[in-house]
Amino acid sequence: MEPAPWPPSRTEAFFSRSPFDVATDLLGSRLTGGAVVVELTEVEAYGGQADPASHAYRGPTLRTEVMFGAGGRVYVYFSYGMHHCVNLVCDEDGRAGAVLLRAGRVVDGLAEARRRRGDVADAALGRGPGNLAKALGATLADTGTTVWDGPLRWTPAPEGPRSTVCFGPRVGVSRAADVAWRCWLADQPSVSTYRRHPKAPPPGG
DNA sequence: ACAAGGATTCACT
DNA sequence: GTGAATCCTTGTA
Repeated sequence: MEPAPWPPSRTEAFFSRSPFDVATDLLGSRLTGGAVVVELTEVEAYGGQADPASHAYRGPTLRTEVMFGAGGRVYVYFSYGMHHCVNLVCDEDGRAGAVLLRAGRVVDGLAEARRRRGDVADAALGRGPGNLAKALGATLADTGTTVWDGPLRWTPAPEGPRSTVCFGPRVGVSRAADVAWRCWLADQPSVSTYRRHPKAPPPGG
């Protein structure tokens, strides 16, 4: 049974908490982009000016301004000259924070997702942040829109038991690589395989 | 292990 | 204003 969307005020309250808390609670919830609906299976929390791996680390800029606003907004950035990555802004207005959406399982709109992504296995359609953004059809223009009236709509997780939540280091970051702010659902084939940043210092040292 | 690839940001002038 | 390093990645080797 598809859960009804929450009203904007409740949705904004959900996202106006710490990125770590929001990240954990996002697992199993859903994001809709056009005809494509994905269940989020892997996310990473990013802090503000105290998190060296966050885009907001050096304070607000033209690009990262949205991260300092109220929760429930979309932040899309363009990475490595070819990929888009979708974040959902967290924490209270004035404090930077976001959750990077790293992977999701396509639960509806399979044909549309494949049209965007090409002919790949179902589990690979939304595996990895760049691929997930592509499957959702997210673009830079989505930045600043809300998840209750924008092109990307969020709905809470369905009732009932959820897979075990696992925690581990974030992917692809060269600084603060060993903070366990990545979380994912166990036994989900859509979860990306871990790749440490090439320039990240060795673990534990 | 590495290249493709474009925007952002910083260190300079 | 200009040049260079960096980057929340992916697919192929």
